[in-house]
Amino acid sequence: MGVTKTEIFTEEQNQLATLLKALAHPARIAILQRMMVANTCICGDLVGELGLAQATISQHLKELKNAGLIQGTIEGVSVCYCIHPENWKKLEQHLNGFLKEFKGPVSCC
Amino acid sequence: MGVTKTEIFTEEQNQLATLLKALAHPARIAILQRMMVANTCICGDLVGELGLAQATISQHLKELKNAGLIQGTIEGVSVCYCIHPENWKKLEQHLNGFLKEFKGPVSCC
DNA sequence: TCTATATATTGCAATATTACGATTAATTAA
DNA sequence: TTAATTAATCGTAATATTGCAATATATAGA
Repeated sequence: MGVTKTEIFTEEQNQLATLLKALAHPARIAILQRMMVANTCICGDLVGELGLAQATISQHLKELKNAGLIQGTIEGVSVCYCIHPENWKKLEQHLNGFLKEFKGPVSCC
Repeated sequence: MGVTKTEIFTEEQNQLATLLKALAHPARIAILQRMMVANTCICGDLVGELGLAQATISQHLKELKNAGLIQGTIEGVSVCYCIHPENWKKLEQHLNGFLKEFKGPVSCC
C-alpha cells in the first residue's frame, strides 16, 4: 500500500537503495556536479542558477545532507556546502561493488 | 506542482537521474543481484523468493526493462529475464564519469 | 477443446515526492 | 536596536510510487 517493504530486504540492499534515491533527481545531480567541479564550498549561489525556488533547493540540500553525501557549515550569514569526502568514497565503493557483480554477457536472452 | 522540472536540466542530468531512479528500490536491487550472480536467465523464480506479490514483481521488472537495464524473452510459458549487457556497461560508464568528477577533499567545510 | 501454469495489466488505496509561497530564525551591518 | 540578508521550516497542492487483489492474456499439455 504505497510503502516500501524494507523488512524483507537485506540491510545492504536498503542502504544502497536509499543512497541511489538521494541521487535520483536531476536537481540533486546538478547540485552535486556544481560542488564537484567547483571543488570548493558552494553557498547560496545555487538559488537563481538552477531555476528552482529557494525553498526547493533548501529541501534538496537537506536530502543530500541526510543521505550523508554533502556537509554544510555556517559561514556568517550563509551556509557553506561541499561533498562529504569519506562518504563519497564509500558510495563509490558500494556502487562499484554492486555494478561489478555482473560478470559479462552469457548468451541466454 | 509535484512534478520534476526536467526542462531546466541538461539531457545528461535527466538521463542519469532516470537510470538511478530505476535502481533506487531494494526490490529492484535484489532482482538485479539475483540476475547477476545467477549469471543466467531468471524466470518466474523471483516470485516467492522475494516476498512480494506476483503483480508487484512484474511491475518492478517492467520498470527495469523500460530503463533498459534488463531484457526479457518469452520462453514457452514463462519469460526469461537477464541483465542487458550493453546498457549495463553504459550505466557503469555514465555513473563512473559522474562519481569521478569529485577531485578529492579540499579543506573548506 | 479444455485445463493448468506463468506472466501482464487494471484498478485502487496508502504513502512519498516535488515544488513553492509564506513565514521563521539567525547573523551581519548600520 | 533596527534593517537587510540568507537559509530553514511549515503548509499545501499536484503528482508519482508502491503494493496487491482481481482479472486478462498466452502458452503447453492432456
